[in-house]
Amino acid sequence: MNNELEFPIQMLHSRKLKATPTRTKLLKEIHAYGSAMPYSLICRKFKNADRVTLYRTIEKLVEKGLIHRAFSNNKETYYALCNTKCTATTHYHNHIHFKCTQCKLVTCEHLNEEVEISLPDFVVDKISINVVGICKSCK
Amino acid sequence: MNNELEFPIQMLHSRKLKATPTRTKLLKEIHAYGSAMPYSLICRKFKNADRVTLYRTIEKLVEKGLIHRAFSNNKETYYALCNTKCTATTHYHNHIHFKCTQCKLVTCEHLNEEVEISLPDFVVDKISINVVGICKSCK
DNA sequence: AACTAAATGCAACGATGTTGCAATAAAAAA
DNA sequence: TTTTTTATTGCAACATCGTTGCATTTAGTT
Ligand SMILES: [Mn+2]
Ligand SMILES: [Mn+2]
Ligand SMILES: [Zn+2]
Ligand SMILES: [Zn+2]
Repeated sequence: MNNELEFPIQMLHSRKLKATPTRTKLLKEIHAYGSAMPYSLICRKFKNADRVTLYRTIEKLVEKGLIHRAFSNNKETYYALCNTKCTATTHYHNHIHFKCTQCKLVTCEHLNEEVEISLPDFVVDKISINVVGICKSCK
Repeated sequence: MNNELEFPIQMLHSRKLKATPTRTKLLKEIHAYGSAMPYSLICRKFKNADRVTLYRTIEKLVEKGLIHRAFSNNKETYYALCNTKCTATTHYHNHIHFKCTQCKLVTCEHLNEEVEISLPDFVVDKISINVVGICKSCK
């Protein structure tokens, strides 16, 4: 495992991004949070930083495959760390996003089997699955 | 089938909603559009109406099970008519939302089989599936 | 035609998205 | 280490959307 203080810097450099304070802090905060982090909470953690900088930071890290939008209703967007399979050119997510109605947490849940969507005569490029229910811990 | 001019009024009355011009027009426009209608296009069709009225109209029709949010990325939300199974108390959607990268249309696609999501120890209440790809017509 | 409950229009505020540009800081080169 | 290069930041400014309160208007009812 990487040193707690070093891993964000390494992640950023691996995508040819400068390891600026806002970027490293964002990666650390999401990692520390444990599940997908709601945008409003991210904002609270970055009260001091400029709103535009945060906006561009998120955009850039999504673009480079370091974080992804884990869930997005009309109220709030959640962000989670990408797995190591994601690259600067392609996100690779074969997991679903689960929102628990009890603890309100959004988590990335990896399935054992691939989900099959049979849509004859359609070309399927990306599938995104959101599930709402009660999580393992809250049940 | 209902008379083209009458069906929105009947739909509204069936949910104990007043058949106001904005409401009937919204239902007609979405119906005429054929696929899920992007919010920006809805706005263009309602240039004259007040923004707040449109907001409350959409909210109310969603709440009463006459329309539903068919797709929602961070850029745009799409609205589609509900099927007849939806009631004033519960939406019942066992279909997926397909966004075509060619024609950009968002459609509600009904599947033959139910989609199975195996999440041991989780309670699954709602499943929402969004697929991006190329639609039947564009292929 | 009159009544009543509901819907609308307007004002107003907050959150978020988005761009341009000058100042600044990180990484690379010397 | 110092300099240079290039990417990032902060700020201003504008747009869109969500949301509420309240007075006015209107749809459906009597
Ligand atoms: Mn995820
Ligand atoms: Mn639909
Ligand atoms: Zn939970
Ligand atoms: Zn198409």
